[in-house]
Amino acid sequence: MDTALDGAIRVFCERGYHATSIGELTAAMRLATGSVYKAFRDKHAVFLAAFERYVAVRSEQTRNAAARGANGRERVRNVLLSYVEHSQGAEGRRGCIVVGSAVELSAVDPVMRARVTTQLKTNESFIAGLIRQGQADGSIPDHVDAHDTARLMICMTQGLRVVGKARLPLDGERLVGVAMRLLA
Amino acid sequence: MDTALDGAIRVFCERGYHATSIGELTAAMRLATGSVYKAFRDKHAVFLAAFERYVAVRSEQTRNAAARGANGRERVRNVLLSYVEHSQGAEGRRGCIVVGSAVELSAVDPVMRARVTTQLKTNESFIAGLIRQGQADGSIPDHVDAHDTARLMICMTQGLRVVGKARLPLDGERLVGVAMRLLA
DNA sequence: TTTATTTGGGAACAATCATTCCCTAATATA
DNA sequence: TATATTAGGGAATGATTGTTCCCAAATAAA
Repeated sequence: MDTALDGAIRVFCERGYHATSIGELTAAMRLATGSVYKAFRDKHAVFLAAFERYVAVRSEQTRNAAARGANGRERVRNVLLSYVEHSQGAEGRRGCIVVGSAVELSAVDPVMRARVTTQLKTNESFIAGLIRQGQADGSIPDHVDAHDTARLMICMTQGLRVVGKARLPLDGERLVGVAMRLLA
Repeated sequence: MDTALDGAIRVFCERGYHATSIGELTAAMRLATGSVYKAFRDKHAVFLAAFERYVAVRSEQTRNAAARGANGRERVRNVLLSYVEHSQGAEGRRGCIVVGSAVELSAVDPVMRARVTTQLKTNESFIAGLIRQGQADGSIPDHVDAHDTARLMICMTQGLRVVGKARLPLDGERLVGVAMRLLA
């Protein structure tokens, strides 16, 4: 099941929801049409399942990146660096299903819009928490506003996925180096 | 022609390329099917024309916002504020056709991908120029890297459109206040 | 006024879409 | 072993897609 969903994630990220036909979807999932419709109610249900698996996998990757930091400041830095890396190269060209859903579906699909906003808020809270950790351990000055800075960083990360999908080269060290000035 | 394209822009921004049927497109343009196909070769040509008009209109708005600043620093600030405003409310929910094209089409449509990258680079150069103006007039310190900071700001602005489309509230003064720390 | 030429409109078209139906093979149950 | 039950596959289906074709009205040219 997870391997089939990974195929769905791949094609949905790359082509989006509407441009992905059932034929392309079943090919990516290595299943026949009937098998997909036996496991899922319709195309939308496949997309939702792929979205949830994508979010789960990426969340764990981000949390792992954060955990490799010695203090709050380093954890924020690692999270941002991780985002730049994932926004580059083959994975960057493939794209992020959260960004894709926000752009392609949030105007017409209330279900997906709710998932997107939930995920954005979750990520924002995670970063805000890391900033507060840094303020507690002394690695981030107290005058930094955790909430506003986290929201701006979420904009940065989502924008990274847009720019990465357009295949502009991204230098992680340089970009994150600049971004860390927000925590000075 | 421009009023018809404005209708096309509205519906393409909101629903994207693939989810917009010819019926919805002609309704938004207030033209019949045959009339649209008399003026444009196909749907893709309508999209391209809408994209180019959108970019022209938005570029002028951004340049006007910049012109209202007294020095480089204020011009950057005004541009960022303008982006936040346009990412909010009804226009924010409608979305940006550049972001939409990057996310929905850049993987499968080389023509649109080229337009997107060109526009991103143009915007980046514009901001980098404003930063250099600020360094020349003394409103921005010299140690700021114009190129890297501009690229990060482009990520921010593109991300603002993603977050705004997902309908998260954006406080311009607060967000831009934080972002201006990049020029400290 | 009469005749071209353009502009706008909508029905008809083939292709593609998501979905359903039914068949086969494999596994589990009795 | 015989029988349900499940999992997987692919052809058939109806709806929707983008596109073309042809008609009517209006404007320009004669």
